[in-house]
Amino acid sequence: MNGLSTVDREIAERVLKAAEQLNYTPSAAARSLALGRTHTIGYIVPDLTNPAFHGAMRGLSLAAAKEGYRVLVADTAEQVEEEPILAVESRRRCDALVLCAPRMPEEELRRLLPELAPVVLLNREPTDESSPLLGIDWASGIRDLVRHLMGLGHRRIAYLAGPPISASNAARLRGFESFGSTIELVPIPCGAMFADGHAAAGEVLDSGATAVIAFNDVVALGLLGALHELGVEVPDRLSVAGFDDIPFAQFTSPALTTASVPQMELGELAWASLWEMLNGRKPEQSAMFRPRLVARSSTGRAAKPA
Amino acid sequence: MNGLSTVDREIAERVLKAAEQLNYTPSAAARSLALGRTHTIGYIVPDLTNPAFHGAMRGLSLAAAKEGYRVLVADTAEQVEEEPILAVESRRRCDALVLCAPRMPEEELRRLLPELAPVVLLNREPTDESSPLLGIDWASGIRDLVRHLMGLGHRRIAYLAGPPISASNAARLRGFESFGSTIELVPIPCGAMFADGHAAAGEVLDSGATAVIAFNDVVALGLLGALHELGVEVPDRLSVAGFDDIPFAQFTSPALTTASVPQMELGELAWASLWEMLNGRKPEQSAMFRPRLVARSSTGRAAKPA
DNA sequence: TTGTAGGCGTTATCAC
DNA sequence: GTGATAACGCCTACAA
Repeated sequence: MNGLSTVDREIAERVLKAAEQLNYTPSAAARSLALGRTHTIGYIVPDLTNPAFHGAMRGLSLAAAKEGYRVLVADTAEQVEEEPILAVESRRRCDALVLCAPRMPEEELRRLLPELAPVVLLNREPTDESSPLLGIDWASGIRDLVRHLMGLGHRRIAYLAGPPISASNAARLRGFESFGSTIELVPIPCGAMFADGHAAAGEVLDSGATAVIAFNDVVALGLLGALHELGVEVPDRLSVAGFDDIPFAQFTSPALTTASVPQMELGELAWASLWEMLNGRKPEQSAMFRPRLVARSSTGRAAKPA
Repeated sequence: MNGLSTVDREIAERVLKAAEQLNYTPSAAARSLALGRTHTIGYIVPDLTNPAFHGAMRGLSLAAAKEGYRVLVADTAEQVEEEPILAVESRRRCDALVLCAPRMPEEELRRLLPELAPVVLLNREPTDESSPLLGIDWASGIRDLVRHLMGLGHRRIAYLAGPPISASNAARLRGFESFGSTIELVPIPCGAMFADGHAAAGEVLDSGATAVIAFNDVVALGLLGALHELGVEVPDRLSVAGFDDIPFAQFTSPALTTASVPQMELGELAWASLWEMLNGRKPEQSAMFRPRLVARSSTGRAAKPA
């Protein structure tokens, strides 16, 4: 028998050799059935195109691989109504789930959770306690960025807002709140995509702000492109900051100041949680990653008022 | 019984209702064993961080989902020696494979193929006929770019080469060959990453070329960043072109001229091939996608010789 | 130390 | 049309 046991040396070798010759491979399906474990975990995301999910996926995939687990990805293609179905369906063939469904109504999620467990939730507000929750402390990241800008003498700061439904947008706004009237915040409805940032350049310039924080790096890069086309000097006339620290951010010109989010670590931690649960232990209830401020050259001293 | 059969209306309904109440869910493992089909396909890539694989993955995942198939990803983390093991291991739990292993020796691949079938190969040179092969016609893309540049009056063209082992780099070089001495090609050893392109700026300027084609968009963007820092006007003093048409390419400033590669379609086609094979049919032996030239503003008329 | 029976949850076959 | 039964391939436990 393959594996570790108390068998006669010689016979074991003979079996192994025979197996080799017939190139026998144990059937995964059969052992799944017998063992009750598929050695697979599901990773459910709303949109595989979003670079934000790639880092976590890689972290998850690599960490899980070390323990012999594979990851099954499911892209819900932004179809919120498909999410529950997909999640349940995925859970059926997996031992556990990493669920990223930022737009699923709280109530529905609550109802689903028992059926999906063990599961770790990504990027949700911490309301339910039954499943561990991993997320980014967006508010903290925003605070770091604002403090950085204030240190450079900025007072009137524009914010290119993300999708209004997005929980992470709300969290970012909360980050601004703590500054009260120390700063003049100018929120500008925008979006989460490159094109959104690109289109918002005019409004940003009209706002009279000396600095702008974008919803994320992608939006910031869109804005940067538009500003370049308009001949607006960054950071001399306007400071620009992003959020996420996507790989491109450090190579744009000027390099983007941003709040760095450790996506891969998030994936790794998700696995760590699942692994605990798979072994019957209780994982840490939740963890919020604090983004790290990365000051680059897209932010500088506030321009003198014209 | 669940499904479609010839059962009494009333009794079927009763069963369905009971199932609903007990919220019964058929065990995927058990049906895999009984049916001999896991309804899962494996996607094996050397590096999940590479944006090039995301498009194909999404295409694959969405297309497969329509037929009720899921995709299991495996990241070999650039460990060439791990690839065969991972591939076999993956194949065991999947009905079929999409294998992207551009660096695996031909001989080894040949030996592995029977064990992995049905499988479709991504981005390999077409040498073996036993498995369908999907790829990009890099040479054609290069030819389009060169013709584009020649039309703008460029004659001395630098090429920022990718990794020397890379088959796709060899293919690109072949694209240049057909122009013979109509152009003066200046190959510059570089790489496949942002930093590589960034570092190559000096050499490009020294080369006396009026235009440069980068191994891919990422490299081109690295170069663009460095040129910006050096105060080199693009395209006025130097035209720059990339390869791939990654999402960022259209939003850089200047927007990047490139050869557009339909990654998502590639994934979709991979699924189409697998689906044929899973149904016992013979799929098209191979398909080479012709990149589409996308002329943007990073390329312009050749500068007058200094 | 080695063999053997029973079960994991479905599906498929074949009498009824 | 409907119900019983034998696989599917592996694992575990118990008996030899």
